[in-house]
Amino acid sequence: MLQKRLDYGSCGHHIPAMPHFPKAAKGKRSIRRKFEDNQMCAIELLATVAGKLLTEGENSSSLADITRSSNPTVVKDFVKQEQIDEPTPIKSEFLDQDNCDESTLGPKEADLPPDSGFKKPNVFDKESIINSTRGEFGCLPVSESVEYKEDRSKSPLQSRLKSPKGEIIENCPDVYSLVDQMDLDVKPSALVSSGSIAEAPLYRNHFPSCSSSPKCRDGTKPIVDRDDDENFSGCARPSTITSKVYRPHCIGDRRVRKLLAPKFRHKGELSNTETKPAFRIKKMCYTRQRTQRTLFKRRRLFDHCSISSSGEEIFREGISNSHLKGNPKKEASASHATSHGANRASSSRTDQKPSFESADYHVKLRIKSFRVPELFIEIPETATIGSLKKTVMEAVTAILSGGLHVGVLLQGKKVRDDNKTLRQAGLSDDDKLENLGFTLEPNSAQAPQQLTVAEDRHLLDACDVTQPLARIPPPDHGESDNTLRPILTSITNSPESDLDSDHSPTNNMSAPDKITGSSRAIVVVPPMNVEALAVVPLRKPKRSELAQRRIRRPFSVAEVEALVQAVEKLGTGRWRDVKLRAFDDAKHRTYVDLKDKWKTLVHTARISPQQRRGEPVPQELLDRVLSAHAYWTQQQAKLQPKPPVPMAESAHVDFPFLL
DNA sequence: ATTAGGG
DNA sequence: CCCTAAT
Repeated sequence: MLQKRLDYGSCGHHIPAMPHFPKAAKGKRSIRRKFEDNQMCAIELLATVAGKLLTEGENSSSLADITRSSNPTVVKDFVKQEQIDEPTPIKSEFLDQDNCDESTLGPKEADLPPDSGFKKPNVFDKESIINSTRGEFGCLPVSESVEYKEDRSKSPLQSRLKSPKGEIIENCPDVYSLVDQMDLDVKPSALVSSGSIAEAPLYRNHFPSCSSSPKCRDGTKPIVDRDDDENFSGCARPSTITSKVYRPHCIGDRRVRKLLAPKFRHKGELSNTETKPAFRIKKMCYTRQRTQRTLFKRRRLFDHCSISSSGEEIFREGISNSHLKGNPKKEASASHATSHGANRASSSRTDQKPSFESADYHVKLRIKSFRVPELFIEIPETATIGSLKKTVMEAVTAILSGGLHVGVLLQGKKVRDDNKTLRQAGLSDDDKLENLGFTLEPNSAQAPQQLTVAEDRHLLDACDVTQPLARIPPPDHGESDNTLRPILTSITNSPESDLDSDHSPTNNMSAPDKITGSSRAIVVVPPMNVEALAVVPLRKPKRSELAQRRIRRPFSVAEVEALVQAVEKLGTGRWRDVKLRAFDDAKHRTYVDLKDKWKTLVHTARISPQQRRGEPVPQELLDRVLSAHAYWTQQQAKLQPKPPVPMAESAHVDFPFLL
């Protein structure tokens, strides 16, 4: 706790002007002795590095390189050794313990030259821990402050930190090991071809800015500057040296985060996870399998992301989620369509009733969107949005390029039997269709990069599906006659089972063109602009892209009658109930529709007959509409205001229909 | 998922 | 009918 406070404080500017590095950890040394051999190696390397650093001065890149090249193995070994020598129970709490650093780090530090910025490793470990615990990304300085205090020696705080016994110390090794793991984990990220992220996971992370920003790359930019960036203006930098030290902290943080990150990851929610090529890196972005309802929402998420640089919390939240998720742009207009499980791309549904026995009854499906399989993306906080986009794009491309499967989900469950007919699968049932979903699944085995960019683009577009017509032929499935393909095509042609024969014009246009020779081509979309390529487009999609407008289905007099009757009984605030009561069997009438219809009925009743259009509604019904409307409006009014209208008055109201 | 309203 | 904000 103290440390945390310190950290915060430091962020706030408490950092002491004069940092002392060295001696902090003396106490621990005794423990460490055992390892000296190993340590020495490590230390030597460290010393070397330190020396280099000093020599090289500010150039951060050099540091990075050095670290990368020489230390890794040594460090790891060291860690291992430590573990072996001091096997101890791992405390889950280690994260909270600041002490760890000292114990582990202490010895090293002692050996090292005071100012070499070496302490860092230790420090950063600690820090990382702390930060991770806290979930603070931004505040590097914090950790520093802590250190200073310790170093400064002798602050009360210090004593506390050190006071801890073996436990803490023991924990340290664990931390290291974790770090190593992290590193290992990170490597997979290599899958992502992007130069910045994949390559040197571990060390890279240390200098995120380098990877992400060109400036750093050339080394022009002094470390200090970077620190500033990372630290924010608020954090005070004691000295140049100090600034150097910061770096490590950063690193530490990152690592820790990496370690922690997995906890928050969703496991196995989707098929994706199984096959998943997971990409993890720094700040985490992970995709959640949730279907975004609208673009706007997606956009919102995206914003979060950008903002989120600071915390675990965020990533946990899935800030990043939005990135990947963003794909499915097209949302169904139907309110119910989107709600299904995470995985499925989107549900498709049919408005018409299957009830018809017409010889060729076809199941009509509409795929509103496909979502890209879950991805894990890690990227430095300092990365630009542009690089984020690029990274995500690469990740997506990597997956897509491996080839895709289309999965069919029914009621959230995968339907594996490709030979089943729709009827057998229960897909001829309207209700079931509501729960039908498709997924795009990566072929994990495949080598990435098969597809050209253009192809990928198509895939992405498919996700976005701007065109109403988009149809997705199932690639892998050897479908039998009845299967999806026919169905999909049939969508356009099939006769309306329901009342309306009219298809929206858009529907008719759909199709065929899109399905080109390659089974893989999902959707043909007009050439995309650069923006479109971004996984998460910021632009507002045009309406056409969102969804098809439902076909117009004027209410018949009978329907109006039923509606009026129901409203008379239930009132105007219970459209769900009205729907259930009077339109339960009318799939195309949602409670929102009923509510809207009531609204228009009231309006219609109030205007002159000459102004009315469409099939005339009997005046009798319109009268009932007015009276019911008046009645229920009043009822509502009574309930609303606390002391609004005296009961006496309300009592006078008539209840024509109720009586 | 519903409800309530504006478009 | 659509789209949203609030529940």
